[in-house]
Amino acid sequence: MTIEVLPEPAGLPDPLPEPAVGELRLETVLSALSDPLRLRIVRKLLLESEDFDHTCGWFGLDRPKSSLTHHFRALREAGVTRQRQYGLERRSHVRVADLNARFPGLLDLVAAWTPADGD
Amino acid sequence: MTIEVLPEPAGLPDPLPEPAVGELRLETVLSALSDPLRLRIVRKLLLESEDFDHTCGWFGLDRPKSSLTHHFRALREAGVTRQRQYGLERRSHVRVADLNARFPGLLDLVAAWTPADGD
DNA sequence: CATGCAGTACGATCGGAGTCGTACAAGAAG
DNA sequence: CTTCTTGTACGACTCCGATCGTACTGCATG
Repeated sequence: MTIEVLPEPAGLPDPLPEPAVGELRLETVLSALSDPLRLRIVRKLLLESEDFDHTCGWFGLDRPKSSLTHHFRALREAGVTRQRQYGLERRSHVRVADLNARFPGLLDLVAAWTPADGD
Repeated sequence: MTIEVLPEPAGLPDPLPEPAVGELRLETVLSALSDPLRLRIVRKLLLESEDFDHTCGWFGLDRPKSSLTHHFRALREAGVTRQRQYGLERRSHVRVADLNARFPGLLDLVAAWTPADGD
């Protein structure tokens, strides 16, 4: 155990590359959210995350790892989630404040969403 | 001129096939709205339609007719717009009440949207 | 160092969506 | 009837995204 440099006030690692708040585009965000699996990811984060970041494994998604990488990157690059590297884990949370500022009401729709059978 | 059967109280033609309110799916609607051209169509209808139905031509979109057919059908089949046949014209309007009932706040986001340069 | 684990990178495949040209259908108007 | 107009139908092309297997990187732990 070594003493670590603290890159942020709370000692968090830097976020992975993501669009700034002003760069968020509605069409890009809607496209990211138009996939049922990603909708499920975001909804679970909104309803059950309890303000923690979570790894891919936490979601219990029955997909190969390479598929999950694809979807989590899609969400991050659209600006829906933020990802940080904690050791060998990459944890995600929804950018609630940013999204509510730019697209008020959108996350409420996601939280209220119910998956179709099979999703 | 023959005496016509009136299919609706106001004497409007029947709507073209579309999903019922209860069949509207968030992921389908978001997918339909994730295209900049369709976002432009819906936004223009919301801001400038003055409660009238409008033909493809009214939008002044610089695309071939077959492309417009494609996008207007995508909007209708997702449940975003309703289309009726008036003679040889096919006019569209946004299903405001249905969408507000199922996805409150969504149309506000579309109305507030601003196209990127080039859209 | 050796092993195990989280996740990425790369590349292949596949299907679906956007784009459009052309031909066609149907109502409107002369 | 002939012509014009609005829009569809069909098909081709292209591109992107979803899916996944395999190989790899990087950290952690014994």
